Order: sequence, then structure tokens, then C-alpha cells
Amino acid sequence: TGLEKVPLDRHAHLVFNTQYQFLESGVMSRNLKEFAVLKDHLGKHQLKLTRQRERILALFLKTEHVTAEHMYRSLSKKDPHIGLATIYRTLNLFCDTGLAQARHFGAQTQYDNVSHKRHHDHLICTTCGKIVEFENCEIERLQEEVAAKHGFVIQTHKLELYGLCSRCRR
Amino acid sequence: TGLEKVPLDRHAHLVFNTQYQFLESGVMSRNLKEFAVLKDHLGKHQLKLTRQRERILALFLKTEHVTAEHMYRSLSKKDPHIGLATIYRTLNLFCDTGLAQARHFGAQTQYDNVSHKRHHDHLICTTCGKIVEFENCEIERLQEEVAAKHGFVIQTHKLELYGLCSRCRR
DNA sequence: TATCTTTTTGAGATGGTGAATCAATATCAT
DNA sequence: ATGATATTGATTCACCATCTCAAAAAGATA
Repeated sequence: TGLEKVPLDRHAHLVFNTQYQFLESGVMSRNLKEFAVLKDHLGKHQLKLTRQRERILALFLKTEHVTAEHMYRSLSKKDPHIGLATIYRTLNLFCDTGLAQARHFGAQTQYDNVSHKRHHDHLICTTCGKIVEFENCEIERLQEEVAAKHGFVIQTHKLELYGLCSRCRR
Repeated sequence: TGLEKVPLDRHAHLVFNTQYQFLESGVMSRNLKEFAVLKDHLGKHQLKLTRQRERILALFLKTEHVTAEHMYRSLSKKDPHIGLATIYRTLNLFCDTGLAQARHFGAQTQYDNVSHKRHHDHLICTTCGKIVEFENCEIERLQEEVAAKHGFVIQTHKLELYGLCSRCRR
């Protein structure tokens, strides 16, 4: 073809040597536990620690929940060649490790940062869309009870209450 | 073009006159309440009662929950020309009337038959996908309590417990 | 450090769901 | 029966998430 194959040097603008570790040591040192969880999982499954995975983890840990698309836009600013597929793959990887939890909101998938927060549930106003977070130990205890009755061991749960907030009820 | 436009007679194999009512009187008489809800909604919004809507309602009321695709396959057997778009539209219509409730399961949307069942929740095995339904009044009571504390009045809720079933745990 | 094997990456293609389009048709009030 | 209005269904469209595969990176080994 008439097209010259340009040698890939996509990361020439970055200043890391190949055998890097702790790409963003500031971020990672603040999240040693999560970073360890990831490295542990990688080790056990013959997976490799890559610059992209560190980057994505670093950003992921900063927020409560993200979408892949949202993350793509953020990361693209610093690293124009990061691939959307990589982000999806990596977020799914995080789900495997237990660091993230996928939630399907309408058409899109939202990835929740599990470590960032205690498990909380949502009160959602069906009129104005207001969302209130809450947690209730008693409900969680009953959930365990129900699950046990059916032979299940709970890993996680999702509870959403839909209704009218005080303002919208007037 | 060389193609003759065939006059539409898609429903020639059906034996209804145009001014039909209660297409499947057996089904509908067993579901008078839901049928009345639909007619009421149609009347109030200048919408029309159609053969498709009756058909879709009749099938919808037979099951606890369906996907549009699933319904399409079922209905196609009797009525090869029923459109998938119509099914989506009609199921969303049912949601407006309150007869159905949409739930996003992964990529697909599942439409629950609200009237058919008392409110129930789900235990979902994260390995094999097995789904167990349950209800628990005590949990529901606590939900009301939490909602009241935040000034909400609950209309409906969604509770899903994810975990491992007894078989997958071994 | 250089080499080698294995895994990962990213651009693009692919698949699958649900909604939008619009001419043809059905409903229903008159 | 007629006419105004809503609905239908084949198709297109938009979108999200996954798959594909050659090129590149990671990391084990010497």
C-alpha cells in the first residue's frame, strides 16, 4: 500500500524507564492496600503489571464510581493513546480482584470503588432524581439470614429504594 | 423497481373483525383488573387499544418476567409479522401504566409483571447465574423505616444479593 | 544486560440492545 | 362510511461493551 508503517513510539513523550515500579508513587503510597491487592491477583494469575494498569488504578481509586467512557476522557488528556478497550479490560480486571463492582445504570455500566466506601445503599426520588445514601446494619444482617436459608454466601448486594422525597410529595 | 408492491394482508390468517374487543377473552377475563388498568391509561392519554397491545398484554400477564427478545420469539410463532419495535414500545407503555417494571440485568432489560406477584427480591449466584426469589417482610419494614427517616415515601424497591450458591461454593 | 517467552495493548471491527424514522395501516369518534 | 389521529413494523441508527490481531511491553532467564 502507499501507506508507510510508522514505527510505534506512542509513549515517547513519557519519561519512564521500562522497568518502572510505582508509576505515581504519591498516589500508590496512599493506596498501598489496593495496590497490593492488585499485585497479588496479578501474581496468582500470571498477569503482568503494566503502566496502563497502574494509571487506571490510580485514577480509579480517586473516585467513588466511574464509567469507562468517563475514565477514557480523563486519561486521554495525559496519555492520548490509551485505548478504550484497555480501560474496559482493566475495570473488569478490578472487578475480578474485588476492588471494583460493576453496576448497570440504564445502558451504561458504572464501576464502583468498593474499598473507598463502606457498603451503602440508595434512596432515589422518582420525580426529581435526588439520591440519598444510607446504610443499615440490621437490614444487612437480615440479608445474611435470608441468604443462608437458601444456601448462599453473600459477596455483595444492591438495594435501591424508589419513592418520593419530601419536597416532591407536596 | 421490478418489485411488485404486495398489498398488506398480514393478518389474513387471523379471524378477528376490525372492531374486536377482548381478543383473547379467556385470558382477558382472567385478568380483568390489569386489562382495565391498561384501558384506563389509554383513555386518559388519547392512546388506542390495538390488537398488538392486547396480545402483548395477554402474554405478558402469563409470565413473571420477560425480555423483549423473549417475547418477540414467542409472539412470532402465532403472528410472524409482529415487530420488535412494537414490543419494546408496548412494554414501556406497561411501565407507564404501572403494570410492568423494568430492570436492567447486564446488557438486557427485563420487564417484571408487577401485578402477578408480591414484591420479591433476588439472590443471584455470581458463578452459575442461578437466581432464587425471596421475600422478607422484616426487611421491607426496615426499608420503610429508613425511608421515613430521610423523608421519603417508598413506591417500589430493588434488592439483589450477589453471592455463591451452595453448589458453586464447593 | 541481552534474549526469549508470554501477556498486554490499542485501533478498528463486531455484536447486540433498545430507540428513532416514516410510509402504510388500524383505531375510533363522528 | 368517513376522516382525524395514533400505531405499526421494516429498517436504520446510536450506543455500549467485547473481540481481533499485529505490534509492543513485561518480566523471567541466562
